[in-house]
Amino acid sequence: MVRLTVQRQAILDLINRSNQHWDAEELARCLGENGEQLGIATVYRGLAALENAGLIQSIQLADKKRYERADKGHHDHLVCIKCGDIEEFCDNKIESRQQQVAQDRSFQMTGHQLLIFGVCQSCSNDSRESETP
Amino acid sequence: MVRLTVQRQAILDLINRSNQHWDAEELARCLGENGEQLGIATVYRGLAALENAGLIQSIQLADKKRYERADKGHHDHLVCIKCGDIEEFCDNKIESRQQQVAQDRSFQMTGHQLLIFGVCQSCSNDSRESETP
DNA sequence: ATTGATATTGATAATAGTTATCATTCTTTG
DNA sequence: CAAAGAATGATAACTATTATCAATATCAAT
Ligand SMILES: [Mn+2]
Ligand SMILES: [Mn+2]
Ligand SMILES: [Zn+2]
Ligand SMILES: [Zn+2]
Repeated sequence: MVRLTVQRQAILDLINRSNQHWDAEELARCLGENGEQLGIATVYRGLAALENAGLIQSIQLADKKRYERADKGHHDHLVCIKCGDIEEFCDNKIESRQQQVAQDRSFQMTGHQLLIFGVCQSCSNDSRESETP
Repeated sequence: MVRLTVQRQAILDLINRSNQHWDAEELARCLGENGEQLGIATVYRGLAALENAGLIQSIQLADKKRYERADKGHHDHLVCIKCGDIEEFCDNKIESRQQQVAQDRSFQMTGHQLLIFGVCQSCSNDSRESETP
C-alpha cells in the first residue's frame, strides 16, 4: 500500500479538509502558502499514488485532471461553461442503465465518467439581469 | 457559415467516408498519404470550424480530442482500456435522466459526455485464452 | 545501531497536444 | 480590378504532465 510520507499526508489532508476539485497546480500553490512547500513533480506523483490507493478520486476535464475527497463516494458532475463551477449529483437510474449497456455488449465495465455541461443557476441569473427588457 | 475550402472539404470527406474516431495527427497523416497534404495547424483549425458548423462531432478523451461523422447523431462511448477500441451506444433512459438531473438543479444543460471504461469483448476473450487453466 | 535494498523527493528536461503568430495566399464584395 | 476579409502553413509558444537522475529518506534484517 501507499507510503504516507509527510508530503503525501499534506496533500491528502488538504483535499480531505476541503470540498473542492483541485488541480495539481492549485494544490501545490495552496500548500506552499501554508508552509508545506513541495515540488510540483511530487504533487503529481503523490496525487497518482493516493488515487491508486483509493484515498482520493479524480475527474478528467478537457484540459486537466481535478482531484477531490474519496469519502463522498462515486458521483458525477455538472460543469458550468461560464464560471467553471462544478456541481455534483448521483443518479441511480443512470448508474444502473450503464451497467446494463455494458452487459448487453459483453463489455467488462471498470468505471465511467459522466460530465454534463451547461450554465449554472447563478450564471443564468447573472445574464438575465444584464438583459435589455 | 463555414467556408468549405479544399482543405476542409478533404478533412470532411475523409471523416464522412469512414467510421472511426480520428485525432488530428491521424487525419493529417492519412490525408498526406493520399496526396492531400495539409499543415497540422490547418487540420486543427479545420476540425474546429467543421465542428462549430455541426458538420462533424467530437469526443474529448483524457489525452486528445477525437472527431467523427455528425450524421450518426448523438451517442455515447465505451472505451476499451486494453486496446483503445471505441464502441458506441445511445440509451434514451440515460439521456432523459440527464435532462431531469439538470432541470432539478436549474442547470441549463448544453451538452454532455458519457464515457464508459472497461475491457471490450475481444480483449476479454484474448486474456481468457492465455490463462493457465 | 549499521548496513544495504528500496522508495521518495525535487529540480529540471522532455513530451504531447494544441493554440498563437505572422507573412503569404486565396476569396469575396463593391 | 482593388480593398477587405479569411484561410493557410511553418513554426514558436503554451499547458499539463511524465521522465530523468542525483540526493534523501525509509525499511528490514542483521
Ligand atoms: Mn465531485
Ligand atoms: Mn462515436
Ligand atoms: Zn456558472
Ligand atoms: Zn479491447
